[in-house]
Amino acid sequence: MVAENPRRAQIRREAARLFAERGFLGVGVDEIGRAVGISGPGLYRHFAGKDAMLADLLIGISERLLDQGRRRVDGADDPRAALESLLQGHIDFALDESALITLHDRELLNLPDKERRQVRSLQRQYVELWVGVARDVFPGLGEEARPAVHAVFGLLNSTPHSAAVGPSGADHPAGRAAMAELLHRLALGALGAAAETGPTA
Amino acid sequence: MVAENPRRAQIRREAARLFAERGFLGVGVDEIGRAVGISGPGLYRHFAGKDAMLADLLIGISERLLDQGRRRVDGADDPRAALESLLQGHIDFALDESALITLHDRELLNLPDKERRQVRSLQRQYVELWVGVARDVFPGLGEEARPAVHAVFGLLNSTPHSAAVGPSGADHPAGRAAMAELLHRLALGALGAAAETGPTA
DNA sequence: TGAGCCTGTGAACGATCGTTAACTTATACG
DNA sequence: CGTATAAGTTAACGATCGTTCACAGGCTCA
Repeated sequence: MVAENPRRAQIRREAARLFAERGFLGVGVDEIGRAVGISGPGLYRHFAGKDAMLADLLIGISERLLDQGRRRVDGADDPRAALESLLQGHIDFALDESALITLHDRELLNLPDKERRQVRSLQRQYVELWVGVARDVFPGLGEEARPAVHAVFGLLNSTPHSAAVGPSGADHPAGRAAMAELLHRLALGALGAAAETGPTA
Repeated sequence: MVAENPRRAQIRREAARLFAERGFLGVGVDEIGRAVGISGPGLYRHFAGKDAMLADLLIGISERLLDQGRRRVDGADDPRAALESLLQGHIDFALDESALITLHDRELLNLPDKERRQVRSLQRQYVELWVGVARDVFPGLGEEARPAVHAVFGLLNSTPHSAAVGPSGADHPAGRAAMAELLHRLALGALGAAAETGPTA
């Protein structure tokens, strides 16, 4: 870690915003350049190409989610606390970095094979982390734990769609804190209901 | 209704599949043509352009969802039955037409202004239909009914992501029926939890 | 001072893409 | 029979896009 190039960070931020707004293929390199104050080809001094920018963003977010999730589970006193912590972490992420969350499951198909496999692997590990914790908290979940966790992700990640995404990300209809609390309750309610009367298969 | 052109229906089907697989901007007209056995420019005998194909798909699905939803609510004996029916209808849609569900909230930004406004209007009416019913069933839901409904849509529409989408759509991990049942329970559990102890604001 | 790197520029390239044009074939019909 | 229409074809167009190239200014440092 050697004091990350600030220009690279700026490009990342603007590219994420533009990709989320109009899609990876809908944004040209000249436009990304203009957003950071340089011209299109100048970006190639900082990234190997447009694909590399998307790969950097998607791998970065996948690693951050997984690392944060592992740290939270390891630091929790019991399964219930682990689930609560996972939830809070993911909700914070969805509310504060909605552009990245959007890209995370919308632009995977635009990645080159190698990087796509890497992101998928990280995503899979993150899901398994949740599945393990969910099974501990809700023993009633059997074979359905994995699809239930996937559905909960869909629920949590839906926030970018439910409000126009402002620059600060703080303009959710009911306020950020209220939205976080609501998502928390929705997710727990869903998992709890999946565990009740579900087949033990 | 004058016996819809079968070639148009074929183009719609293949275009929906390709757009869902690789994105609207990631698919060329030549490829769509090849999928239906003609060549690229031949498509222009059936659609005004590529944009028109996407518009046809998105407007079509939005209208079908809204029409079906209204019919189901009108035909229900009580609010609870209306919610159950809305749920079943949307789940059937998500499971049987996962390609369209994917496009529905992924490719809106690629529509021309006029058509995008039309789809947004239909979507808004569909959401309001759900919000009304959800408020009747769960009086505890106040201001949070709308974001909660949005989140439930995210949950239900997540199914395309949780399994590789087979041609028949019937290859969900736990079987179609089990998946439908699980989604039903998850959605009801989420809404119920949102209504409990939630601010009445 | 001057050599070398870092970061930027504008011009140009090759490829791809949506669309149009000109033309052909087959079918339906008065 | 003759003709209008529907549904294809290939060729070509203009535009856009990602990327490369050749070059220039400025900073560091021996």
